[in-house]
Amino acid sequence: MITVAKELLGKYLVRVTAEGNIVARIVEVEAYGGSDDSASHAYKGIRERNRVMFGEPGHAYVYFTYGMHFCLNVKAEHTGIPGAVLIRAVEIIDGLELAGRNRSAKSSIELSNGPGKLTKAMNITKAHNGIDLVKTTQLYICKPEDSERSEISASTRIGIKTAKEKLWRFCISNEPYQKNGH
DNA sequence: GAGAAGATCTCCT
DNA sequence: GGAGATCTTCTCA
Repeated sequence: MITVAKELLGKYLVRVTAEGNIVARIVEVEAYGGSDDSASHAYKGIRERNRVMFGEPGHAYVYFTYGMHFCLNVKAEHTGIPGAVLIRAVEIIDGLELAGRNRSAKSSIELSNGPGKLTKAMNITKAHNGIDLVKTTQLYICKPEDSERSEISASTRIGIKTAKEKLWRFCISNEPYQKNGH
């Protein structure tokens, strides 16, 4: 799963809507495990909400939190094994104007440098929970053509109170997107 | 059935 | 820098 999280960095997340396409490069992710990770939704076992985390790899796990925010995860373990990668920040490559219409932000960076921000900018909702990010044409992940390996830095995860010792947050170095970055 | 907490964001001071 | 917003889900009685 850690490997998958690192591989997701630099990949393109493509959102296809009736109004146009939004292409974004993934620049920051966090890995969440299962029963061995007390910060994970899957820690206490399978629930109606988190059942995607136990499902097939490559599927989207979208959950609603704080009464107003959606967070986008990618299932990253084999079927039956809990484990997902939270997409924390993306860099909008294409469709900036469209994303800006969904969210008011001062800059392209502020448009998508947080889990709740990027889902709003890309119009990702609970309706996308459980979709296949490989086969679905509405929302999918693809490799960039120039897939040169970027410098990846690891750090502790943000916004959680337990399992802080795990360095499971990964971001591309030299990216200005890191909110609390070092 | 009721209460509390939460992988966050934005506004106000 | 700090606190409020807002609603889904889980836990406990």
